Amino acid sequence: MNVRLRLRRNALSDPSNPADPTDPTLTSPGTARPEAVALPAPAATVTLTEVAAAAGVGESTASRVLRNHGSFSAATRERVLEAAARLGYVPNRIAGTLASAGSNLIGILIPSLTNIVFSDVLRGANAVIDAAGYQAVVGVTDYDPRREEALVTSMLAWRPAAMMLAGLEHSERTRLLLSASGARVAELLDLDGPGMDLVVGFSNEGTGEAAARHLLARGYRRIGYLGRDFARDIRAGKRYRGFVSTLAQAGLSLVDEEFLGSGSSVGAGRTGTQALLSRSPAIDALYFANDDMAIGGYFHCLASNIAVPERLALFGHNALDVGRFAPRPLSTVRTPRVSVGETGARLLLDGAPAQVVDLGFELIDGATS
Amino acid sequence: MNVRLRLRRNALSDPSNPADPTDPTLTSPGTARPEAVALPAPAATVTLTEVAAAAGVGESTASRVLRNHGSFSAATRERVLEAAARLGYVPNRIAGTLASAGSNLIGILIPSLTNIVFSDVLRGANAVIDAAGYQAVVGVTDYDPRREEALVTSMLAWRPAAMMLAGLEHSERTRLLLSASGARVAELLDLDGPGMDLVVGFSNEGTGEAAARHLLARGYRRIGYLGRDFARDIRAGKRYRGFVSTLAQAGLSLVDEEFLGSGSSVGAGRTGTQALLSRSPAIDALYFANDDMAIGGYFHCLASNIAVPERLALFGHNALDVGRFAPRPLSTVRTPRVSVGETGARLLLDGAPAQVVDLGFELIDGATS
DNA sequence: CTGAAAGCGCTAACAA
DNA sequence: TTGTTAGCGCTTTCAG
Repeated sequence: MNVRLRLRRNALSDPSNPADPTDPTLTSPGTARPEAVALPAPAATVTLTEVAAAAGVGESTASRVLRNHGSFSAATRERVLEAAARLGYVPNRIAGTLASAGSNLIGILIPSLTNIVFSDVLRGANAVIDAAGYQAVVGVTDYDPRREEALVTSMLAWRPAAMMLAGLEHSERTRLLLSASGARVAELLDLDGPGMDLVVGFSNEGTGEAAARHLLARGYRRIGYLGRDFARDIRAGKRYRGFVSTLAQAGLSLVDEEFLGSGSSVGAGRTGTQALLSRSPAIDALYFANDDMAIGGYFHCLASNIAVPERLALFGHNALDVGRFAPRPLSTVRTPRVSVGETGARLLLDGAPAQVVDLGFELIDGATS
Repeated sequence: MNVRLRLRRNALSDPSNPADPTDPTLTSPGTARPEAVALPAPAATVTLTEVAAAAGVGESTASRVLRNHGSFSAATRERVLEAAARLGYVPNRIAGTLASAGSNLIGILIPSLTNIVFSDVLRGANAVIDAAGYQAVVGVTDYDPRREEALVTSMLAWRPAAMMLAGLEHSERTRLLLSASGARVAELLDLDGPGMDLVVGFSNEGTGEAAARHLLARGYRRIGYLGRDFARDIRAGKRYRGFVSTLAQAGLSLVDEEFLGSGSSVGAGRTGTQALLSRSPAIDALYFANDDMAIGGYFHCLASNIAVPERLALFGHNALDVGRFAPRPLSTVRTPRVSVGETGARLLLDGAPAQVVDLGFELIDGATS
């Protein structure tokens, strides 16, 4: 069954999808606009001047009432509020911001929306930002420093109150733009390196070390790694480094490793595990770049009747729900993703001094190791 | 192991986290700002006037060059561009927008960031929006119409070029604000009801009907349902309606059903399946509100040695990767989430006439039914 | 091809 | 407590 692109040309002429006939937007189809930066001029909007006139007061008085700032009599207040409501006044923050300096916009740049890590961070940050009356402007960099730079440029054009970025690695120009803008900056999710201003996260190297220590303590000695290209995910590379260096301290090195390209993480985990196992059957434990891949590996084991962890131990990263509720809870590391977003946003809004905040992590001793 | 809240007070005094000593933002700690709407005034920024002066041309000429609009000599162009680069000029879009009317902001309101459905839509929309030189301002409504209304209000204050909302259900005032604003509106992910302007999605009732037809065709007759509160997820309710009405047409009704509260979807799926099965052991197939829950149910079956689909068939919704790569691929419905975001954004930017676009869905005949 | 001048809608002194 | 007056930084006529 495949019901694709059944496109009804106009809602108005389609009785099966009754549209509200009183809605003016439906009656004005608009024309094609190939050039992007020229959308319809908004319908004539009510301005503060009109509200003031309708209320019979001066502009500044109306402004004061509407912002509840400064002084005015109860009577004026009443009249202004009534007029604003009656006219359907929606303040123009663009004008407001220009006049007063300082927007309520906060720029957030994340590498990806596919990866739950970043949507969690975004969720945490947005909750705080929103509660404080600010608004999040989000950009997705696709793990590309040049896209990050471009997004920083265009966001800075909106004079955001602050900026939040993922990680500590940025182009020189990005750093320059940011520091020249005077906006506060929070760098999230990584502690392993120098930051610009606020740094909130946990040590990725640390999580790798912890994972290695855990597997070593459990007696595993023939360990493999399954991950992705580190150029794309720098923090996974830091975890790998921590993991490998801890193995080295125990006089060990990875038995085998596999780096897969793009595509589904779960799928990559499944096929990668199969590949590793057939290439290096002696492997007794696998460290994955993240839980998605680890779950894929777990699925391979289930499908191929490989005993976990007796024959093969699995260790992930992130503590996703799907691993937590698997028949055998996945051994992994819980990272404080939502708190990272929340804390970063809060410190920014509180005007906290430049500092590094380590939110730590927690090793989850599941049933797959 | 639990490494929590190790908070280093100041990056500058912490040798273990070497900060860039040349970065000025690090040397000015800033002071506490309890009142949110008063972040630091941005550092003195270069204005167009200064660029023009430095280049020895008039403001309007500089403006024309910088926007590459209107006419100017190659020589002037050179001088202006050089001056802008030298001074590190970052155009102020707030002023630009105020002067010219029409921002490049597009407001996107989604119910949740936890649910991959909405991050997929956001991802699709953002890709198009971004490529066209616009910027996404996102808000999360938490499935609450009043929060949606509040967010619409504050977004409209930024005079967005367009707005994108999830679903067709909105408060009367939300509708009013939107249509009064003159901004184009796209409602996403649902077709089952009247829309305001652009409507892009698929029929949720249709997916429910398809799921029911599929299970009936497979011979299942004792069917149960596992989901969440419909007040929260209206579209899940529509799927349920489609499902149940199709069963009714076959003279059947649900054997049992369970509605779980909040918390992990996978976890809810697992415990809910267990509950349903012990309460109504005769159930031979389970329809889930989404794949996360279905995977939870599948995990329960794996853990309890319940043969899938021989003893119990499972049917989900959304076609997530995790179901696709499970030992037995999950039977589900693939929804065009990313396309919904992309298409909505593109139609908005193209100034397409008000219409309903049905992107359809695809039933995935997996191995769990 | 270029510059002067008039706002965009609002806020912020400053008087009254 | 209220109104008047300058701008915020930019775009946009409209002359030159």
